[in-house]
Amino acid sequence: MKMVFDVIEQLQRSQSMSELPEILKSVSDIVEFDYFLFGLAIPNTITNSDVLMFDNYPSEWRKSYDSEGYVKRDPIVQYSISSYLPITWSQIMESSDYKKKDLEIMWEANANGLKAGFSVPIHGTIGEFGMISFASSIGTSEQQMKYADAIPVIQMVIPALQDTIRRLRAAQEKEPQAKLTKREIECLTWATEGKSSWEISQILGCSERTAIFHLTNAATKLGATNRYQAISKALLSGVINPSFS
Amino acid sequence: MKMVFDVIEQLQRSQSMSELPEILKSVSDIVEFDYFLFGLAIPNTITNSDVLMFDNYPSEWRKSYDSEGYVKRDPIVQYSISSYLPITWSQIMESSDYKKKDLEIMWEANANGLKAGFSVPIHGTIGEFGMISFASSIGTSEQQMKYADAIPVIQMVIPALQDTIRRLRAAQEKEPQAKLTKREIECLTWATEGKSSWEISQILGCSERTAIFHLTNAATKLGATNRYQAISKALLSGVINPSFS
DNA sequence: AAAAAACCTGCAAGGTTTGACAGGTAGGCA
DNA sequence: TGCCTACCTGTCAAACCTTGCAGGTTTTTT
Repeated sequence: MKMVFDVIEQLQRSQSMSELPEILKSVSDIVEFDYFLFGLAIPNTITNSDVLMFDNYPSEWRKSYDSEGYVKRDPIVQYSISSYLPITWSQIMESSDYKKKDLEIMWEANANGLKAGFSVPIHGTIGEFGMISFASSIGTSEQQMKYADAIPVIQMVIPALQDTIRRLRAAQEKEPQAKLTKREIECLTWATEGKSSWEISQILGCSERTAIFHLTNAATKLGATNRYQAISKALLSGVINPSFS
Repeated sequence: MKMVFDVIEQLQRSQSMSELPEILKSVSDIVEFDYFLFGLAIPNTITNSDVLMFDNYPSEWRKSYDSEGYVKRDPIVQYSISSYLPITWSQIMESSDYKKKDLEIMWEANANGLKAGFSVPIHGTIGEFGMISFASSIGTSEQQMKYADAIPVIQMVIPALQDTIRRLRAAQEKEPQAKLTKREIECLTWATEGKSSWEISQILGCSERTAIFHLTNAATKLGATNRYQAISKALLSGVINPSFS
């Protein structure tokens, strides 16, 4: 456990994303797996996510994975989208939740030297999601056993990773994030609930023109072309957020 | 660590949410803190979240907390919304990120018997968020030290908790979740990007009427009153999701 | 093979949003 | 006092969405 805290400290001191592969390598050393892959999708809009990916997988496998567009079918990705618990690759391969054709990706990975492996889903603020995987070039049951010891380590590292990425991204951001006024947020919130401009005006006690005014300003600030995009951008950027209410 | 796996197994075997308080109590026993509070907000829409809360806090404190609406100002909640790392309450109280008036909530908690405490943010799929806190009735430095040992345990338990809640909620659901067709999802995705019906028709290679048709069906299935609400419901329910793309 | 989904299209009336023009009030701050 | 920001309101035409109507084809499931 001691080593884990060292890794976390390293993460917190890091100044650039370029340090992450090395740090992740040391994590894989701690848990005694040869290979790691960390992938995180941070949505800007629904069709456009910033994707961070750090790995030391065999490069031929990564190449064919990317060129075949496996990420859209990869059972591990499908699992991670809606799950929270770590999972071993053998569990996934034995599952009937995935299409046979998609499971072939797992076999192909195996053939490319990624034998015993496991993955941990990652969920962050507002749709941010990804996973971290570790694999070994040997598939002995001895190696499989290392899974149980690895999980606590990984679960500790993940939040530190997420925090580091959040910090580094915030630092390199040019436009510090559109800041909406209280009124704009109110209007946007009700628009999100499907209220028309007139209905919003009644809720807020102002004229319909004023509601439209605020909504237009909000859309402009968010760089949206219309109210629909303003809503999705506001939701995905966390400008408006659901909470205890 | 052994005990943690017992707790996780208990969670996975649980049949009802009513078992959670007891399980959480045993977690607080493991980490040697007297009090626990687990809170999770699962958004249905932006203004309406299902809130799960399990705790064994002093009931007078919970009562005044609720009646004063502290949840909207609580620094711990504010911290958890946008953070990933566990934090001790003393760290929060020393921080200048929060309004003085809001920090008074922390002092009030202290006065109500919640001395040494810490919280861990929780983030789930699409806007789901919450935190888990542990506190002790004694505030000695000895108690404070237990924080470091507690974190690995809690970080292990959180995913199991989230998975359990997902499972139990899915089981008790009447309407199994609107299932949209491929075309409906495509139309909705582009609508989310601010495309008009006509633009969507060009992208999909169909008539404008058809795009409108799919979007209307999607809105109906999602129980939305118009396209705006359809978009936010689709986003918050995960019917359309950003991913590696 | 029949039934059920999913997919596709057209028209028209009526309500909503967008964008461009033009203007006013209240509060904080240098 | 002048400047800035947030807040507020109006009109009008064009573009867009919603909701009726009515009908057809293709694909999947039973």
